[in-house]
Amino acid sequence: MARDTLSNLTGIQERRTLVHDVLEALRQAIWERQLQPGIRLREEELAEALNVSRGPVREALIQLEYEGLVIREQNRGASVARLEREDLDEVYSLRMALEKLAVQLAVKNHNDSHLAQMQAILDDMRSVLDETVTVQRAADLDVSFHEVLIKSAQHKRLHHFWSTLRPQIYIFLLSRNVANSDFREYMLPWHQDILDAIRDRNEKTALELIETHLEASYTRVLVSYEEFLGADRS
Amino acid sequence: MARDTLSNLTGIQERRTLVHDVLEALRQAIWERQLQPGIRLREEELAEALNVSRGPVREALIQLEYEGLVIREQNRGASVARLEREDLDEVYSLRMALEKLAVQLAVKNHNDSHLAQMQAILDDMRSVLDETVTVQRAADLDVSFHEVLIKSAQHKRLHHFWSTLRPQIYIFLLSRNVANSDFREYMLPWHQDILDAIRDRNEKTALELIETHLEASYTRVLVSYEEFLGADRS
DNA sequence: TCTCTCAATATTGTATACAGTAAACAGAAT
DNA sequence: ATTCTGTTTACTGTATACAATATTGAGAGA
Repeated sequence: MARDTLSNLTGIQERRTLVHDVLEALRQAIWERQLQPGIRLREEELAEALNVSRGPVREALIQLEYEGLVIREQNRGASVARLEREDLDEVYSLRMALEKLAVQLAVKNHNDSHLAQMQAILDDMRSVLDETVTVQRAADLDVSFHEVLIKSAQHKRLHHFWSTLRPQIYIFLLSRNVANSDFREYMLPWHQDILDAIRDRNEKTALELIETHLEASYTRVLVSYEEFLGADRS
Repeated sequence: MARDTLSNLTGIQERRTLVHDVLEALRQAIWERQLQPGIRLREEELAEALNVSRGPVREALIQLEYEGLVIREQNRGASVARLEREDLDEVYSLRMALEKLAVQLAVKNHNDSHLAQMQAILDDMRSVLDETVTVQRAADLDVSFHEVLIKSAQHKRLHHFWSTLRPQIYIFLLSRNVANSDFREYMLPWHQDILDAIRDRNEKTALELIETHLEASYTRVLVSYEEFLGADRS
């Protein structure tokens, strides 16, 4: 497939490979449940559908396996992962361990740019919470705040690990009911408090806050995701 | 390359792909410093040397990038990672976060098989410490104990993350001076104490022990690895 | 009717061939 | 000498073709 050379005129945008494109397409399709859990992902079929060869598709599937969105079996191919309740538990317990470390480091290592980025996201949350919010938008904002938080720890491997978890976190967040009033009520202040504690370099408070926040988040998501799984089976 | 069908007669061994073989060969070569940090890893060159095609080599390089042993750059190929002091810090801080979680879960989720496996490794340590121990042997025993510890947490994603870190941990452990008397003195009791605390389901003690153990391990490795890096530059 | 064997088929694993990119170099212009 | 520019070259990115494997289903035998 020829790369679109004209697109480079429009901006500074990084030159990307087909693997990136395939990855985005597949993640999106899985998030939107066009590709449902359990469905087989035949390399050739995907390659045809996306107008690329099997190579890039294969590499994308390998990456998606790392991200937990796809299961691959020897000589048997790939399929969309079924994320059960235990998977939610695993993702959240790992997330907790990683973000606790992140917060500890962020308190020491953050710079002004990080603080500004986090504040900008909080402002977006504020401006958006008055109107109707889609789950996607809410999940985007939520995830991006935590992404910057992780980055501000300045720990390459930590960031890499967390990024691997991110697509699954996103899936779980998409099951939330954003119309729920206490979601709208807590979303902003929780994150604001965490940011403040980091800005103030108050490690103890920041740690307590991230712990409370993630535990609460887990509890909420658990309810909505189990509902979601139940509805799915009917 | 034709698969060696005879090898399947010898045992129950899992049918493996070429990617596995390439991975093992490359990891080994990096551990043994036949492939030194910074050296370029050309896909075709490796393919020829290992008698396979570029495909499996390419997939192995992707995996090795995940494991932190290799750096890959767009259109510029792969090279053996240079692990500096900061990388040691990152690996150990992440390791600490993961193993603390592992210990907490292991206390609750371990079964008799895990305990037996860990005890067996400790027995190996005991029998070996009297004689002369190679660094490799010491690192193998050390890593395998922690591997079983992680497994006994019964947390798939945690195990997967830790496994990703393992090859790097191994590299750092290979720099230790095993002739050092306090290494020989502490190696066994540390691990024995941790195992005992897990067997007794004493979470608090187990947590304190793993923390102390990993911190001490970090301090030792830091000294030997910096020495090692220094000698390397001269 | 059930189970077993064996071929047919579908799909991944692997190899090879081609296209595109970026570093390296040579020669021209200043 | 030095910087610029075009060309070469060496490699990765991508496509296609072939080999090996696992599943499926049909037919034979019990």
